[in-house]
Amino acid sequence: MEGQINKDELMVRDILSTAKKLFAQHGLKKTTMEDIANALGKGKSTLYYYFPGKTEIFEAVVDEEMRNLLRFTRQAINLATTAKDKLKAYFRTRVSLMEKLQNLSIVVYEEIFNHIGTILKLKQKHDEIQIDIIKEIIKGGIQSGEFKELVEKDMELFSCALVVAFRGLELPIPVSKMVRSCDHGADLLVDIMVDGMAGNGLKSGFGQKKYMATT
Amino acid sequence: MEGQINKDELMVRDILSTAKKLFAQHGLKKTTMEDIANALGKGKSTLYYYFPGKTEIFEAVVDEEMRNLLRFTRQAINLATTAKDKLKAYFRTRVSLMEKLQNLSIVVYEEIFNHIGTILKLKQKHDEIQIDIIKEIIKGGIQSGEFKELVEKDMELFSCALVVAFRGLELPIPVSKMVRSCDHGADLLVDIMVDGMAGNGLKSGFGQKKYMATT
DNA sequence: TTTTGGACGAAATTTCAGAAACGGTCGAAA
DNA sequence: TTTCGACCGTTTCTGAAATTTCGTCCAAAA
Repeated sequence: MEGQINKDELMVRDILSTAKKLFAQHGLKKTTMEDIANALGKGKSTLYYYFPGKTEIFEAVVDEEMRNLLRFTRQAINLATTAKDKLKAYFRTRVSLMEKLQNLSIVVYEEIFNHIGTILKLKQKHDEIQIDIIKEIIKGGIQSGEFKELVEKDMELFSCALVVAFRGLELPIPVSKMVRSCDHGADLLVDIMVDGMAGNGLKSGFGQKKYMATT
Repeated sequence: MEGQINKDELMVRDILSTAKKLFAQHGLKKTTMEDIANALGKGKSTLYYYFPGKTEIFEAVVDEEMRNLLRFTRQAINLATTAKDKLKAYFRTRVSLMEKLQNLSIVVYEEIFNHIGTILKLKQKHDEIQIDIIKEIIKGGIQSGEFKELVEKDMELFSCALVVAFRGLELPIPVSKMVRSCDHGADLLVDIMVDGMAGNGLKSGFGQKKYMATT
């Protein structure tokens, strides 16, 4: 029984990894089910025994990839101790992941931006996870007294904004090179986020006041 | 002489405004030069007397639109006094502009995301202007003692990051609704940016230290 | 029974020639 | 100087035939 389950999982992994290789090489459209089957040395219908269709294979590949990224991100976060460093770790890993994304074969890269709608839908679930991760970091910072208190609603809003802002980096544009090219950029942003831009001359408003949602 | 120049400019304005209307209605591709000429009650080749081609007309329309947006933004900024309020004004106007962008005819909206590369190239120049605007605000804040000092390079980096981040908002995705729907979101972000997240318990690092570029 | 391969049908994709539409030019006319 | 219709080369559309590709099915192997 267990042997079968293992064999099952092994086959699924095999399919996913070779599919991933082919997708990365030729893109989604130009990779046929037969290509995948041939690369595996198996028949085409074998694929359909393990997956309902091509779409599901692709989604599984993307999902796996995103889960990997999240795993890396969590690892990096756990290595940091203070909430500030956790934020830095988060941004650093995301930035370096963007870099890897830029190095994809041009075929795939262009495919992504043609079907940007589809991809974004796939990302949605993971975006929510990311929001939760950031919220956790902030909550931890607040509990330890490292951060000021924040209303739950504002924490949500702030985390959401950060995730959405990161989408700007994923677009192919010259200016953004500057930001994504160096870790220093990510660190600087976190420094500013945490310590603020306000000088010690005249405090620009309510220094001590907690942020409140104005319904 | 002046009458002729005026007539020239008048014609150019006429072309631009009717072209803008048609582009907004049917999109760039489905609006032909003949459509524009007919809407003007003129012959097609008349357009070529005033513009080198269709591309240039489109670019002129977009350029005008963006300059308008920048004018609004500058106006809002000038009404604010402190650097913090200027930042808030900047973000608020940008957010409300995004809302208007969402209300475009679906034809045009989809066209934008199909030719996202082209559009972004057109935006590039204006992005640089935006970066400069933000940099100016920050500089002003530093000079008045409202903000901490920042190395020129870091100011550039930070402004650039903000502009790029805003691109994330322009993508069509559910999560972002939250952020772009309310002014409170924009204000919250600026509050955090300026005053920081650090609580008064344990300062999370170098509180007084100026930010330095590491290289 | 579980797993595989190859034959098969349906649906989508590509191909390609001819037709239509479009951007852009030019010389004449107002 | 400004406008216009006729015209040219290219691109885009159309529709039908050919090919590819997804997904199913059943017989055979393990």
